[in-house]
Amino acid sequence: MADNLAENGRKSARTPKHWALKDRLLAMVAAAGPGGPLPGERALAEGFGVSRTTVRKALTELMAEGRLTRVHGSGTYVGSGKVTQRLQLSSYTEDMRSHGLNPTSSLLEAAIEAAEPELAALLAVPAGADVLRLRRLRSADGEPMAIETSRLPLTRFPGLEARVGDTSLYRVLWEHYGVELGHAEETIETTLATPADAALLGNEVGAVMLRLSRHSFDTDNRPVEWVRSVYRGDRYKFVATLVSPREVE
Amino acid sequence: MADNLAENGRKSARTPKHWALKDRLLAMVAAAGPGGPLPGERALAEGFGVSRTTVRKALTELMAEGRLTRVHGSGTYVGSGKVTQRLQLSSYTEDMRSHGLNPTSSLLEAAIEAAEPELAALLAVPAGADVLRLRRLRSADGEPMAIETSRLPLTRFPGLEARVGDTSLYRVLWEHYGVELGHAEETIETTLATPADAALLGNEVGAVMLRLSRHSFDTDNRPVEWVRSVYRGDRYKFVATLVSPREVE
DNA sequence: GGGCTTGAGTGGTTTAGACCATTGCGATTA
DNA sequence: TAATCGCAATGGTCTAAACCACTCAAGCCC
Repeated sequence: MADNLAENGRKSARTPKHWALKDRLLAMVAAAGPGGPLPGERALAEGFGVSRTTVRKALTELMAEGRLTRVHGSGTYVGSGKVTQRLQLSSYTEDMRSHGLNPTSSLLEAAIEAAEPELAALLAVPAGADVLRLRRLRSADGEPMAIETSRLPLTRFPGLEARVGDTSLYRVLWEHYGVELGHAEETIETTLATPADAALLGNEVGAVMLRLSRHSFDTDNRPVEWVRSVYRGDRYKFVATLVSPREVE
Repeated sequence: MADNLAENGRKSARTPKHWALKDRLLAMVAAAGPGGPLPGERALAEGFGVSRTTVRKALTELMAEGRLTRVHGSGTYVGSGKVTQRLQLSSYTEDMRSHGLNPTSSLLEAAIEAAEPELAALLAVPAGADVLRLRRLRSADGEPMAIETSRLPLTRFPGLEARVGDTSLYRVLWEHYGVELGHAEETIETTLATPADAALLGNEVGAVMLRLSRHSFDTDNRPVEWVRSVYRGDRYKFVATLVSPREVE
């Protein structure tokens, strides 16, 4: 009872049908060129002799990899690759311009809240102290890029809520409070798009996202802000420069 | 024809059923406690009055978020949260130990290949030059953590292929070639698990992964290695420390 | 012409069900 | 006793089909 079935067993990498489909779809992607259209899902299913469900699974994966864009009601198109975003303390606006992109930022929400214990610890204020919460939608060349929620201690920056306008937040901190950023701890992980994320970023619910959390300190090592942002995982990647600690172990 | 339907329209965030299900499942997760079992998918479907497909979609999302673990043939269990990994130039082994984890590393492959033009440029060698390719499976406390593929120019490190053993690669570079790492450019993005990834990391094909690409340079700014690693997105997150450039714009 | 309606076509969500692959335990057997 | 077998339960993959939500252009009406 073990004569044929040569390629079986061995705990080797089984390849589901939807994964194999991706190779064939990538050929169509290459043929269509950037921005080009792909056939409809029903046509693909029939053409490849699989169910539409399987086609959709393959398309969803290619989308998560940034190779495709799906537009509800319209069609599926070849994606435009990922944009590299540098992890640094400099201003968002400056950074984008250096990539030749036109950055915009719209303030979705500005509210004062009482600090939860955890947040209070991060900002070095007593629990329940006033904290300014800012929620922004950042875009590049008109396309939504990230949702950013920052929180700053109002006890340290009294009146800041009235000064949040078009100018850079960091500029305001420097000019009105004499605060300059020294360093930050930035955490990166994956998440999935919530319905709110999806609505703002033109995404699908459950799409793969990159979540960045930044804890910024001034030059005196006092916490300045706590920021959490979500970026579309299919459109952005991040690069950081690491420097050697003087000791080599 | 517009009298009721109060909450409709407005392009607001529609919430699919599978997303709403997650909240109810999270309650069960909290009740079960870390490592605790959840009911089977068929039981969940019947209990919540939805199809098994919808249950699976919700479970898959919770899994991508690191809140659940599914074991084929056995059941679904509460996950154990994400481990933080620091982005730095120091040795992998050292870094893991500082987290109280017991790191191991198994060499999957060591081969000499001719550099593709792109790789040759990254390593500053002529196209077609000999390059050492090392593929390792890194684990922490016995659990597979990442697959790491590094490439080093053999023209600069002649005989390196014979010295790849149990000792740290960086130690070999220092002791035999006098090379010390100065800085690196590290890129982070999302990917999906290939069948090969899934087999090695005990994952599912198509699971969300974090891909890191590291381009390391020595203290003379000459390229030393090009590394690409994939980590399970449901189990790891990364943290980097950013320092201020002296100029504030 | 300018605005509106309508409908065909597209992707998005959900269902019910079949079958496969793996696990793990209980019963059987040597 | 110890190993093996068999089977039931679990998660994994795939199908077929229905219906919803959105887009866009053709056609209609004013």
